[in-house]
This record gives sequence, C-alpha cells and structure tokens, in this order.
Amino acid sequence: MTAPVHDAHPAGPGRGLPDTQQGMRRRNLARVMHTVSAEGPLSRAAVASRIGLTRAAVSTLVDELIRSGLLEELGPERPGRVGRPGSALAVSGQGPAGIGAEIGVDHLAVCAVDLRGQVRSRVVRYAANRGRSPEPVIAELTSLVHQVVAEAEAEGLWPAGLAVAVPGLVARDARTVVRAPNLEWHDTDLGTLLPEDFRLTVGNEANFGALAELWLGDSTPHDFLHVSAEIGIGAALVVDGQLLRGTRGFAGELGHVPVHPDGPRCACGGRGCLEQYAGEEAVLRTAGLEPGEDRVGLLAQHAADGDEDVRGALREAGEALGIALTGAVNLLDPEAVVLGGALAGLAPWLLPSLRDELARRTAGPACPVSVSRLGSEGPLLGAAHSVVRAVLDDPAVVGERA
Amino acid sequence: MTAPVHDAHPAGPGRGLPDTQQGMRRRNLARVMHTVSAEGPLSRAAVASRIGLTRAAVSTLVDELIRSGLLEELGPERPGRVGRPGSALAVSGQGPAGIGAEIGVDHLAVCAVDLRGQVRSRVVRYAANRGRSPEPVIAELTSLVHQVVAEAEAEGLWPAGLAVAVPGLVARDARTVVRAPNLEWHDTDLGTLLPEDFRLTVGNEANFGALAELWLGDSTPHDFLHVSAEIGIGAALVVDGQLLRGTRGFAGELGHVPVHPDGPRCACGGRGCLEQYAGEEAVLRTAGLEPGEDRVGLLAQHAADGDEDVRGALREAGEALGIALTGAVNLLDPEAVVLGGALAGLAPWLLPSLRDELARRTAGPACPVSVSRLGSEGPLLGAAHSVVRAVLDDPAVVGERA
DNA sequence: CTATTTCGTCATGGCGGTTTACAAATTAGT
DNA sequence: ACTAATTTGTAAACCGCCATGACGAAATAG
Repeated sequence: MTAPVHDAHPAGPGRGLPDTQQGMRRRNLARVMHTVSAEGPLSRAAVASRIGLTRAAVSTLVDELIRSGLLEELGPERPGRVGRPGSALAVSGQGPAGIGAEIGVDHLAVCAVDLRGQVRSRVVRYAANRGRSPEPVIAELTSLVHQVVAEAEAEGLWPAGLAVAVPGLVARDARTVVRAPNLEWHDTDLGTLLPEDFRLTVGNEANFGALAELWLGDSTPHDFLHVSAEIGIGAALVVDGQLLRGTRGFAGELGHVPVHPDGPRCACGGRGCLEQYAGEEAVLRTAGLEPGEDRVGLLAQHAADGDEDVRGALREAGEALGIALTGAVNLLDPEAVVLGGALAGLAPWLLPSLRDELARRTAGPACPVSVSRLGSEGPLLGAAHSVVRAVLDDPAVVGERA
Repeated sequence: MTAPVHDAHPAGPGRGLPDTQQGMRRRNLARVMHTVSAEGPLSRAAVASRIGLTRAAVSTLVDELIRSGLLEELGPERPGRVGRPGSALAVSGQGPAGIGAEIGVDHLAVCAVDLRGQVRSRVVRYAANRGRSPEPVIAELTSLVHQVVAEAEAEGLWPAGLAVAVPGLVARDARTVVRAPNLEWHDTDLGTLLPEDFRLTVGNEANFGALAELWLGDSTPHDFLHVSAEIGIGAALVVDGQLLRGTRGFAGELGHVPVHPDGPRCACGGRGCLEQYAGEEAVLRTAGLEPGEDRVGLLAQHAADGDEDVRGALREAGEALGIALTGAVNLLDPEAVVLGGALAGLAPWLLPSLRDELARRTAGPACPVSVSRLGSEGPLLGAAHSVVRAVLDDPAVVGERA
C-alpha cells in the first residue's frame, strides 16, 4: 500500500529480494547519489562520513558513478580549514532527465528535469480536454513529449523515463486510468497509447503534487496530508516519506468523506460528502457564480475584490474541510496538513474557518495547516521528479544504459 | 509513521544504515528464519529456492542459526518424489520466548510465546485497576511476569523481551503512557517501573490487537483497518504489513472522528464524535442500562435475549461506526475492515447496520467487514508475538546472547 | 620551513555468496 | 536386482565488496 513510484529495493526483513553483494553495491551507489543530491557539492571524504562507509569504498563507488555520467567532479574545494582540500562532487547536469507530463482538464504540459532538479525544458499547451476521447489527447501529448525530449537532448540530456499526471484514479499498475470524471475517461490504458520507448508511470495528479511537496517543499515534514482540489477533493497521504496508495490505488478520496451524514445526495451514492460543501461546483453554486472556464481563478478574483457571497461560500467550504480533516487527522496523526493545487490559491479565504474548525474539535494542539508554495505546478514537477528519484534510487540501471 | 514494534532494518534507498556485509548476513539470517517460520518444516534446498540464495549459502546460514538455538533439525523428510530427501528444518521450540503482558481496566495478564508461536505459559489475574496508581499495578504485573518467566524457563525457554499492552496512548518511545483515561494514568514512564533486565516495549492494546490479527489471523490481508473498543474506539491501521503509528504515535483515534458535526459535545472538545454514538457509555445510556462491571458482556447478553432497546442501541452504534468507517475507507482504501476486541463479541448486532451504512455510501463494491477470531485475546497475543517477530527480524542479536 | 591535518588512492585482507564438483540417498526403468 | 536419473547437502576454489593500514599530495599553523 506504500511503495514509491519506482521502488527499486523493497526491503524489510524476511521479505524482498535476497541479499547479495550486487544488491549491496546498488544500495550503496544509491546512498552516494542521494547524499550528494541532497547536500550539494561534497568531497568523497564528506560522503563517506555521512553514509558510514570508508573513504576507499566511497572512492570506488564515486568512480563508477562518474563513469556512468551521474556524478561529476567540480574540482578542488576552497579550503577553509586545515588539510588537503577535497574534490567537490556534484550530481551531473547532463545525462539522464526525468520527463514529466500533465493531462489537465484544459491543458497539457510536459517538462524535463535534470538530476540536479532543474527544469531544463517545458511546454504548456491549452486544450479543452473535457470529454475529448483519449486517443487524440494522447497523440497531442506525445508530440509535446517528443518536443521536450528533443530540446533536452540538445542540452546533452537523455530521457530516463516518463511520468504522467492525470486528474483521476489510476490503477496500481501505474498505466491504466480507471476513472477520470472530468475527462470522462474510463479504464483507459495509457501504456498502449504512449510511445513505447519510455519507462512509463501514470499517476494521480494529487499524488504527484504531494510528492513534489515532499521533495521540493521548503520545510515539509516527512509525514503529512496533502490536500488538493482538481478532481473533486483529493488528499494524498505521505507516511514516512512514502505515498500511501491503498489496496487498489484509490487512497486519499477525501472528497467523499461524510461531513453531514444526512446532507444532500452525492454522485458516489452517499450523503453529505465533503464535495457537496467544498467541491468546486458546490462553492460556485453557493457563491452564486456561473461555472465557467477558469473557475478557481474566478473565485479568487471575486474573493479578493471583497465579494461577500464568494467569501461566505469559501468560509463554509473551509468549515467543511475542517470537519473532514478533523477525522483524517484523528485517524492518521500527521505532522502537518498542506493545502496544495487549486486550494493553495484560495487559501487566504479558506484557512481561517478551516483552522478554527480543526482547532475547536481537537484536544491539545491542533495539527498545523500550511499552504503549498508550489501550487498548481506541483503535479507536473512531482511527475518529472519521480523519474529523477527513480534514478537516484537505483543508479545501476542507468549505468547499464549509458 | 510506520515501523514495527522493533524495526531492525530501516531500509530504503539513500537513507538508513550503510550497507556492509554484516548487515547483509543479518538480513539473510532473518530471511531464513521468516521462511522456515512461515512455511513449516523445510529442507535447506527448499529454503534456498524460496529466498533465492544458493544451497551452499543457506547451509552456512542454517548452521549458524542451529548453533544459536533458533532452528533445529527434525531429521530426514519422508520423500514423495525422486532424489535424496532433505533434512527438515523447523523453528526451535526451546530458546528465546516472547513475553507479552496486558494491563486491562479490570485484569492483568501475562503470557510466554515460543518462536513457533505456541503459548507456553499464561497467567490472568482479575484486578480493579481503574484509578489505581501505577506503582502497585506495575508491581503486581511484575510478579506475574516473573511467575510466567519462571514457568517458561522450566521448559527450556528464556525471555527475549517483554511487550506490554496498555489501554491508552503510548508515546513513540514505546515506554511512556501519555494518557490512559480508563486507568487515569498520565505521562507514566513504565520503563522505570518494570524490571530492568528485559528489553521492554510498551504499546497501545488496539495496536497489538491489530498486529495479532495480522500475524495470526486466518486470512487477514496485508492491509487493513482494525477497529476495537477498549478505551473509547480505537482503530489500528496496518499498511503494507506495518502498523501506522502517526507522528506522535497517536494514529487511529477513530473515536473522535466527527460523525454528526453538530451533535453533542465531546470531552475532546469536538462535537458529535463517533464515541458519542458508539462508545461504551453512549450505547449503555441509549440502551437504558446501568454502567456496571462487565459492560460488554452485559450488552451481548441482553442483545442475545432479544432486548429491543439494547438491539436498537447497537444498531445505532453500528450506523455511526458505518459513517465513520466510510470516511476512513475513502481515505485509506484498505483491503478490509476487521472488528476486533470487545466489538467482536457485539458484531452480530452491529454488523448489519454497519455494513448497510458503508455499502450505501460507497460507489462500487464496499470494503468487506469481517470479525476477528481472536477477540479479546488479541492484545496479549499481539504483544507476545511482537517480541517473537523482533527475534525473527534480527536473529543475530539473539545469537550473541545465547 | 617544518609539523600537522585532511584527502584520495593503493595494496592487503576478511567476509559472504557463487560456482563447481562430489558423495549420499532416494525413485524410475529395465 | 541393478543401473540411470534426480535431488540433497557439503567442501573447495573463486569473485566481489568493503575494511584496514600505509602512503603521497595539498592545504594550514606555528
């Protein structure tokens, strides 16, 4: 139920792959990559002391990683202290790149991120995808992918994999879109539609947004609840640095948590689900606005202009969110709740009532609620970074290709 | 936020301990133990093919485990097929034992479980612990522990550790009881009160009950929500075979999930928490019964006798549980919900309305709800087995002692 | 200018699993 | 009954990987 997008080493006593020396080597290569990636330029000796291996062992690991093109030597460090200065190592800015893609209701986006985490190429195209059949959408996306890949290759990068964020439920195979209400797609296998020459991962955009927050957020904890609203209201649970996916991959359906169990009927069959109070349509209705194109922007605009109807609607949505989150927080005891995606833009008007409700219903200190800095960029970045993480997690497989 | 009671190998790429050959050896020893433990008597060759190592490697691992007294050779297998018959290996029935203890509101219990999972010694003493101060309770428990340990030692076992299940919240240090409302204990460090010569783990009884279900349940999935009612209503979340503990160790507080957000005030500060509808006191009140000694037994008795008031109260409790569980299931997408502890005994009258509510509010097939076979034995068994699992997870540390 | 500190590397060694070979113990076939 | 085939467990030789210890290189401190 956990497992990252690409878990190279399903560890744990008893289960998992047998422990051979090659596996050990692979894990140590990964450790070096992660350390250098996380803590900037570092000498071999510094890496060694951090991961607990000897300098000699790290030397051979680093040699291998440099030969594979994953690390590069920046040259001697400027020595502030006594002793021979080390030679700074950094993650390579060439070599493998993660390709991230996003299928939104009204846009397509693709980007390439290098191992350093820099976005090296990026394309966004607006497209009304609602109700459009998968084939042309994927064809268009594919051409954007090729475009981005071409740009990346011009800079000396090569694609290590493609991760696609979609606004819907994705099966655990990470290829099939089970249900994407806003696109009106059902049981669509993207694996057959997208170019074969990529290692492909399809994922829910809320999940990718949460991973982006985990990997790129300023001081995001290891352990949080990421709430976003693109399709209905989705929560992504990050537990111990790993995404909690659920048996079928459907975990995080915050939108259908009952808030007022005798409330209005919901499409899911229930009554008084959170979506009935804090979903996009519900808020627009309460605010007295017409559903149009950029609905979230519209709400933010009106709220900022002081429209009391809109502000009231958002206040009510915040209350409902607070109630649903109280349940979630009681159940999961996360370190924090992060509002991301579209909700980030509406946070100024949602947060007060949300926090009130959460605090009022919690004994002791309430779970802190923060707002994502990434906003709507999260899913795309998370997708691209998930490919990068997969490379850092198992540098050996890339070494074979390069 | 996950981590078993004693996680020997915090794995995962990048993080964790450095990978040295000794660690590899330890993990492979653990693999052998787990395999033999789970799949009964097995030859070296069978183990080798299961864990993916060579026969030669397994031979040396098995030798070491036999020398440590963790495995024993049963003699030649009866050969059904061609070829030299293997020599059957089994987990030793002597050697280390897990000592489990339970502090209930009205009883104390201690048992010893050998590596094979057999209960080898067991003591239960009834005692009114409600409101009694920790010191005398612990003193009494300690004497029971010594008694059980003596009995176990008489059978050739030695205590590998002590795990104590308590009806309250336990801090992540696994020693301090933060809050046990029914005992009226607060911030009590059991580490200083219990005998020093044991490796001690203190845990919430609902959590231990869930682990018992995971380890001993008939066909319990890897991934489920275990609901029990000892202190209020606790849920334990098992994700990917691991307990989800929460940042502070407080995960699983199902009792304070809001069910009717405008309902009656709750001690937690909220309104309309599940406990207001399905908690022991609430049910007794609705049923028109006096709070007495064995309250759950009382309810079951009356319900079985056809008392309509009691049945109605349980039906309502089931509805409230169904609403709260709908939220939990939407959030977590577990493979199943298991009713354990005291709830198991009341299941016949809770289940119909609970299942109805859950099904009605779920699109598609509802999450299956089952009843624990272990019932109130769960926490004690789970505690003892958690010690046994720790030995299986890292046989090397025991080898040092033996 | 020397002593000290730290870095990176090399040679050596120990440890752990694999490979290969072989004896032992059983079934299948003649 | 005897041989061939199959499977098990072990031993010897081997390889890979990290640790250890020693060394030259490159900086600072006095």
